[in-house]
Amino acid sequence: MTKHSCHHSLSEAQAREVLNRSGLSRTKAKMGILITLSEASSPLSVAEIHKLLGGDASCDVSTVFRSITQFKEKGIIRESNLGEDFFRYELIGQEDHHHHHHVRCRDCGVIKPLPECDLSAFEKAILNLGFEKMEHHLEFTGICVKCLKDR
Amino acid sequence: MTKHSCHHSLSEAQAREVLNRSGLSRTKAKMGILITLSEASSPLSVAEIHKLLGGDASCDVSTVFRSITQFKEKGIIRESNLGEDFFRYELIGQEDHHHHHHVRCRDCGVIKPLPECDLSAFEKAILNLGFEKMEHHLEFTGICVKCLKDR
DNA sequence: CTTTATGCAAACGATTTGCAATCCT
DNA sequence: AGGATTGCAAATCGTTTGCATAAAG
Repeated sequence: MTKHSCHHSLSEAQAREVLNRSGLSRTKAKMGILITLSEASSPLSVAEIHKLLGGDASCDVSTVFRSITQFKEKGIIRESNLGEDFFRYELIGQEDHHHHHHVRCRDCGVIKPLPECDLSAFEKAILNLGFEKMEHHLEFTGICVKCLKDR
Repeated sequence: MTKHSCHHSLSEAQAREVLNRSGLSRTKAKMGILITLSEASSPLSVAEIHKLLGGDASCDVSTVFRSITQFKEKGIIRESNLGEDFFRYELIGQEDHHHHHHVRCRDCGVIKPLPECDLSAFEKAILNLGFEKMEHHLEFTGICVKCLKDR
């Protein structure tokens, strides 16, 4: 029983439910973005989301940005920086409320999820510095097996 | 004996030496940037470096970018992303060849260095995924004591 | 009907690049 | 001299914003 990245594509009804629960308006764009994110196997950039939004749900990039902003505020998605000059976003499923991070291949760009993190040592050190409401971003890059062969 | 952030301002001679050792040309801009970085107590953005370069060493922003690119290639500086939409750079002193990371206040922007990291668990997990030549970026943000009071 | 969202285009900030002039070795 | 470096301006790229129109509740 593989426990890998168990992302569940959202149905229309589920997407609607997510929006209701967060008090967000149900628009084609938001529905489309949520579903697109739910179907992705790794975090997507705004540009990618925009490109993936087909037909009815297609909208302007600015709308994607605005929607993403709202999703972030509501805690529906998680933002991560994988050493690129833009951010990537992924849905936060109800079962994985825990932080997690990624490895990204610096050659081909594949992105793999990593297991939950334990950074208690750091967090303790930071509390000692007097900081609160901590957040962290931990991202790895490397060269994946496939790209290692091509060298 | 405090062992905190012991950054040593580089003298002209030392800066020149750094450039020689890396096979980089000794120009006013590069000298200035190196010295500016050596005098900073936390990582600087390109814009900040540019602003700090006074008088003789002042140059175009594009030159700062080009120099930074070379410094990165030579491993003279370390790049980090602290949740901002640009990168920050700091000199890698000969005594601190080890990785380290930062906490940044999301309100006022203060940046504090953190002690060296032990991420062996993650690194092991990543090796199991078949990745090599790993690099990682771990950055924290929080609200510092000072800003916590202002709320 | 009143609020919120959207498209479009313009504005922005960070970074890159082409090219002719200039500095370095 | 001859290649590397710079300034300057234009070009990109990601992201944001103003505004008039359209959709949501």
